[in-house]
Amino acid sequence: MVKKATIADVARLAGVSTATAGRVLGSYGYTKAETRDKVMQAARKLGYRTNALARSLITGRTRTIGVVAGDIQNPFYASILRGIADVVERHEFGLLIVNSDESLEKEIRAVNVLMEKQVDGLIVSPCDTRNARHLRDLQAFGLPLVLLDRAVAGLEVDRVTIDNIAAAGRAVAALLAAGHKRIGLVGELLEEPEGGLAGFIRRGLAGEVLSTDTLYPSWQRLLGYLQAHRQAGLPVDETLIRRVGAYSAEKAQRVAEALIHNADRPTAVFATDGTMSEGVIAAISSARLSVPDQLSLVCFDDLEWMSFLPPGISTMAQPRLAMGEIAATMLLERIEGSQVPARAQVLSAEFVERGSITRRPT
Amino acid sequence: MVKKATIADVARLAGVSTATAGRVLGSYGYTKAETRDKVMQAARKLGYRTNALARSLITGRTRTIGVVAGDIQNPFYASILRGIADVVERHEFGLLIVNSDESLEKEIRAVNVLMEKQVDGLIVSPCDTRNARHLRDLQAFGLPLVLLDRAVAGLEVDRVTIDNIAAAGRAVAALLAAGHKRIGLVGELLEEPEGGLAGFIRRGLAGEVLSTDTLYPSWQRLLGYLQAHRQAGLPVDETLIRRVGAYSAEKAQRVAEALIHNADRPTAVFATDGTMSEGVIAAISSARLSVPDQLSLVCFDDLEWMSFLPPGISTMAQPRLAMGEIAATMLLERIEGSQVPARAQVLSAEFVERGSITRRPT
DNA sequence: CTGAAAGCGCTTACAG
DNA sequence: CTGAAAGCGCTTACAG
Repeated sequence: MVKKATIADVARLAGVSTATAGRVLGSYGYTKAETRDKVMQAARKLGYRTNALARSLITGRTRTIGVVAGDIQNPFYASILRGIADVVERHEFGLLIVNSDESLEKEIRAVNVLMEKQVDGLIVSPCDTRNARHLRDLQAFGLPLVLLDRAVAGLEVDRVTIDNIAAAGRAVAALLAAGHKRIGLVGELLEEPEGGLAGFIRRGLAGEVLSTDTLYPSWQRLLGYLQAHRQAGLPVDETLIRRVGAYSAEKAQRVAEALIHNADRPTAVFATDGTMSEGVIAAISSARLSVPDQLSLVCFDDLEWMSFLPPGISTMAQPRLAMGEIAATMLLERIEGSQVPARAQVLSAEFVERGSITRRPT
Repeated sequence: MVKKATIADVARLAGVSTATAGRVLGSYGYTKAETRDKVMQAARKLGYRTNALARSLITGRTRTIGVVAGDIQNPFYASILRGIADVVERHEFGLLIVNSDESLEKEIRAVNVLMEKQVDGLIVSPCDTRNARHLRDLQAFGLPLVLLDRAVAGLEVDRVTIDNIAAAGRAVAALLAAGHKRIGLVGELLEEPEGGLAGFIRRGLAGEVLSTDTLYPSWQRLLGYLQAHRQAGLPVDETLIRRVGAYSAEKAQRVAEALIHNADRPTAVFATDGTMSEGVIAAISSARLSVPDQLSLVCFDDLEWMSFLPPGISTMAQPRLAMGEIAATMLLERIEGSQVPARAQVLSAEFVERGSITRRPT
């Protein structure tokens, strides 16, 4: 175990002051080339390495950002994180990652820990779009924050989200255009809005859902489903809309099974995210239904298997990497001092048409 | 933008010394209940938050560990990272994550950055099992290190790996037992050993491959493939062994296509990891081959789709979460001061039999 | 271009 | 149980 060399050690060996050694080793201020050489040589001899902690304590910046994601194991977050990491690494920043498991309590704790570690900024996919005092405090505190995938009511900070309503609308419209009239929906649909699911459906069809901006993504996608029906002039059968209530493929599978084992099952299903899609496809597989002959399917988010699972699953692909890259870029800009008003980057999902929709005889 | 309150501010408001305030706020040393109350109240009023940087500078510990993984977006690493995060969060440690993309240069840079940030320990999946001076230095430096998935020649530190040779042997033996005699292998096989692929196959069959411990996982799995053939008394057709040379599903797909488009294609294929499996299944899908009727398949690593892709893909499941949990636990033990000799945790993969192997007429 | 001194926000002996 | 003082390893005015 070697004792770590400090700037003082290097300075002593090089025969200069710690201030000068610091200037050379930290590449700031002015130094004579000759001095630089002396110091660098001493540093090399001692195996000197910067202690970023001490530097950060003075400069007030750690060159580290924190990310609070739902679950790094989920491909959705994994890709976003990769996008974030790419940008962050390019700027020589560190990346501190914590899982929230969509629990408000964990999220609060995560934000606290990250603040204590003095991150220069935070990217959070908030698990509660209303109760977010810890995030509002951040803003008051002056710590840059970027919201990911979800917005928070009344919190005006940078964010990057997907145009969920429009995207889901297009996905469902594709089904409608193929003649489907009974389209099932399997959605996570956490965070029940006032009036419950039934109330939401009623208001959604009546065009009475306000502040759609701060709705949870799966609720926004349900809204897209409803709007697509309304635009097609088709009624919505509430019993076809199934709520899983958790980010769990297993639970989604059970919900999907109940939906498709039904005698008068829908002719098509819309799964509102990658996890739901896994559950739905598992249900389809265990029921030995053939897609699209016996059941058409449209998913949301493009997972690897969707391309090679015959007949190819049509889906709304979210630009996950870009979401992460943009969030990180925005955050870095704030850290560099940008004062522009809060930006809302709404990215479009792209419909990837493969083979999981069949035309229904009308 | 609120000015951050420091211990000095709290001490002043509470009318005590900074030492006392520090004792209360940092929960160390002795303090009177009454004093505690005064200090806590002052802290609350000022919105005091600990500056972990300052504390770490003194204590010499950051309660943060660093992980260098190949690619956090890859399900293999994503799950391992989740396992690590679970343990680490439970112990109230932070987690700094960097991607190496299996590039030695990036790995070295990552380790450097993490050291400068003064992590208490590192978990690395080394991308080079020989050139690893940066890792040997770590050891000399006294910084706890746990190796993940791969060992490094001559580096005696804790590590957690999979029994790749045995596991691959069992996977291939299952194919052999079903009467297959022409089994293709699609492997990543980076880091060519001396004598190249052909030389390795020859030595592997002759039982002359030494230091199998520090072989790259895909080479170990190839060795398992060879040993299974030897034990079955069957010759190996070298042309059936295909090297991708990169962790890329796209490249694996092209390699697999070349293998199975062949007129006298193998009757079964063994894919040596999750990424290779994706490439192989994509090739099978685009060639419209039916599994297992036209081609049997065994994979390595159990990805979500393998369970619901008909007919269900048989595979060697690696305990990814456990790998991460164990690695983190080992590291935390070292950080707590454990001095036991370096431990090599070799975990078993479990054969998950589904429907992708069919019996060949003998 | 360089050095002496102060200080970032904590914790740690040491004395009382 | 508490306080005064020193110090962790750097950077930052300030003087020269």
